[in-house]
Amino acid sequence: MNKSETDFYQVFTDLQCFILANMNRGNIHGVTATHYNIMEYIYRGHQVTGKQIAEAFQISQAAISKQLKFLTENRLIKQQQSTRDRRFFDLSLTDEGRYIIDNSENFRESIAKKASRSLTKDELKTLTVLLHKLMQQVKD
Amino acid sequence: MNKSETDFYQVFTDLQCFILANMNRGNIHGVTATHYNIMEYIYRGHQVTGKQIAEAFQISQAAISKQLKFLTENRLIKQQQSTRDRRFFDLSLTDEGRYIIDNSENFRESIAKKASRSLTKDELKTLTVLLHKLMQQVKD
DNA sequence: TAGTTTAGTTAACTTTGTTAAGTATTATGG
DNA sequence: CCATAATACTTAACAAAGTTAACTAAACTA
Repeated sequence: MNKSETDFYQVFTDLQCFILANMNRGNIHGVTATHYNIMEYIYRGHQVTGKQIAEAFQISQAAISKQLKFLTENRLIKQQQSTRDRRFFDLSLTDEGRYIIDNSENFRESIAKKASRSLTKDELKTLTVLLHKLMQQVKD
Repeated sequence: MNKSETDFYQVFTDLQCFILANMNRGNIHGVTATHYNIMEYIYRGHQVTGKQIAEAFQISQAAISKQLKFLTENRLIKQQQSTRDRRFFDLSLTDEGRYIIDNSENFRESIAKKASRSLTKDELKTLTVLLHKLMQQVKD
C-alpha cells in the first residue's frame, strides 16, 4: 500500500472499530440494533420478504427466520402469506413497530447529525459522493 | 434530518451493512477477522496489554482474555508477565503470528486498494481527511 | 404429473460477546 | 507498616446471533 492508501486504511480501521463497537449496544425501546435494522428495512421497503432481507444483510435465511419469529412474537412486525405466491410472506410493521422506528434515533442517524455538525455543507456532500463512489466499486 | 444528512445516512447504512457482512467471514490462514484485528493491534503497538486491547475494541476484558488464550494456545502470540508490574502481561506475536499479519490481505486493505482504484488521488485524500474529521467528532 | 426449484422453518451447533465472582499483584491512607 | 482498596487478568455460566443440514410446502417445468 502507498501513503494515501495507508492513510485511508488507518481512518477506515477507526471507522470499523467504531461501527462494531456501536452495533448491538444498548437497546432502544427493548429492541436491539439487529432488530432495528430489519424493522427499518421492512418499513422503507415495499412487499418485503425474508429472502430479500437475508440478501440485503448478507446473512442466512435461517438467521432471518429466527429474527422474524422474535419480531412477530413481540408484535413488532406482521407476517402475511402472500396471495401472489404462497411461499412468500409479506412483511410489515405493526403500529408499535412503526412507532419505534419513527421515535428512536439509531446510531447512524446520530452519526449523520454529528457529520453535519462537524463538516461544512459542501464537505458533507463531498463525503457522501465519495463514499457512494467507493461503495459502488466495493460491491463488485 | 435534512436532505444532506439523509443522503449521508443512506450511504453510511450501505457501508455499515458491508462492514458487518465482511467481518468474521472466511478465515485467512485459519484466523478469523477478530483474531486478525487483535494480532494486528499487538503487532503495531508497543508493550501492549489485554486491558489496552479491550479499550481499543471497546469490549470486555473477559472477552479479550478468552481470545488471547486461544491465540496463545495456537502459538500465534506470546504472553509474558511484565517485570515492571506483574499484574500485566506484555503481548507479542510469534514468528507464525507475524508471518500471518505480513502475508494476508485483510478486508480493510482490499477496500483501501479498491478505494485508490475507484477514486483519483485527490479524491482519496479528500475522503480520508473528511472521514478523519468525522471520526474525531464522533468519538466524543 | 413427476421431479426440481424456491421460500421459509427447525434443530443442533459455533462464535463471540456479556456479567459476576475469583486470584494475584500493587498502591495507599491511618 | 499493614489492612484495605484498586488493578489486571481469568474463569464459569450464560445470551445473542450467526452457521449448516434436513425438513415442509408451494410453484415451476420438461
